[in-house]
Amino acid sequence: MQTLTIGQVARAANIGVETLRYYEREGLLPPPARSSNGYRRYPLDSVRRLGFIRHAKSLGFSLADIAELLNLYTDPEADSGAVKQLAQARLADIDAKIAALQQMRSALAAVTHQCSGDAMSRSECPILDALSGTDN
Amino acid sequence: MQTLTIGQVARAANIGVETLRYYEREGLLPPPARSSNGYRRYPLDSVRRLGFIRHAKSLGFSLADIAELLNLYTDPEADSGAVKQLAQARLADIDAKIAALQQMRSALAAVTHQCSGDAMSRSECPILDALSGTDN
DNA sequence: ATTGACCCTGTAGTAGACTACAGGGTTTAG
DNA sequence: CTAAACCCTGTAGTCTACTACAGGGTCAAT
Repeated sequence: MQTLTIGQVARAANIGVETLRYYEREGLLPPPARSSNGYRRYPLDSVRRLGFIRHAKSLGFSLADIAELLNLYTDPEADSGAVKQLAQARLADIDAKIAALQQMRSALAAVTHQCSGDAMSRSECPILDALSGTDN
Repeated sequence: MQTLTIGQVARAANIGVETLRYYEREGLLPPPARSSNGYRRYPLDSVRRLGFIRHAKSLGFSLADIAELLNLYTDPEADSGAVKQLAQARLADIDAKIAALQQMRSALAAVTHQCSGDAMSRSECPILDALSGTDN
């Protein structure tokens, strides 16, 4: 089975070598096999896993959240019921984020059109209105 | 004009007093007027502004991003053209975030349905597929 | 055989976003 | 009039997520 060194994975996933070792310590990457000289030998799909991590991070998930999400799908020990519950909680989080972003989006779009070049009335600020709603 | 003390604002916005002073140092809140004893006197709409900050933070925006967003609407010095450009860049960011969240959402939903209680094939993992796509 | 580009472990430093004192003044209820 | 509950400034500590050494071994090419 073909494997990659840490440097090859780092380049492929556009992530630093030190960050990879950090992710391993933090449980986001399973400890890879080692070759006789002690070098880490990563399976090819590590790059895909790192792609997921990078995307999820950019969406505001913490590394702890991401570890949990990844474990939903890779941990064969996980109880299906609990997995399903967790997945559904995450779904709700994601829906809330999408809704908030859409509110923000339409507020920004509105202002982009309103501020056509002349000073608009700052007192009626759509972005504050759009997102200062009741608690989340 | 009615004003609020820092403690009243903190309670209303569900944010710590120390955090409010921190936000002021970081430029997210304009320095409020002071009463004769040196206490900060916040205008009523500070609570709304803080609501916006809290929401934007939960969507993965950094404090620097949020300060910039707020200045789009409250800085009368801002050049309209630059404002519009910045707003449009932010719009694009937001659209990208929404799209990524929607991919993640459908992947999670798919798995929630697939994992109906029996062990599924881990090798065909929809969530990794959904989000390990090409770079952002 | 040695140089340069890798790899290893372990520890320390950084940036962002708080959070917690220390040390001191003010207001208000009893 | 004094104790609790506020407010002030300033500095230091915490947590997350890296990022950067130090000190040393490995490998491929010249």
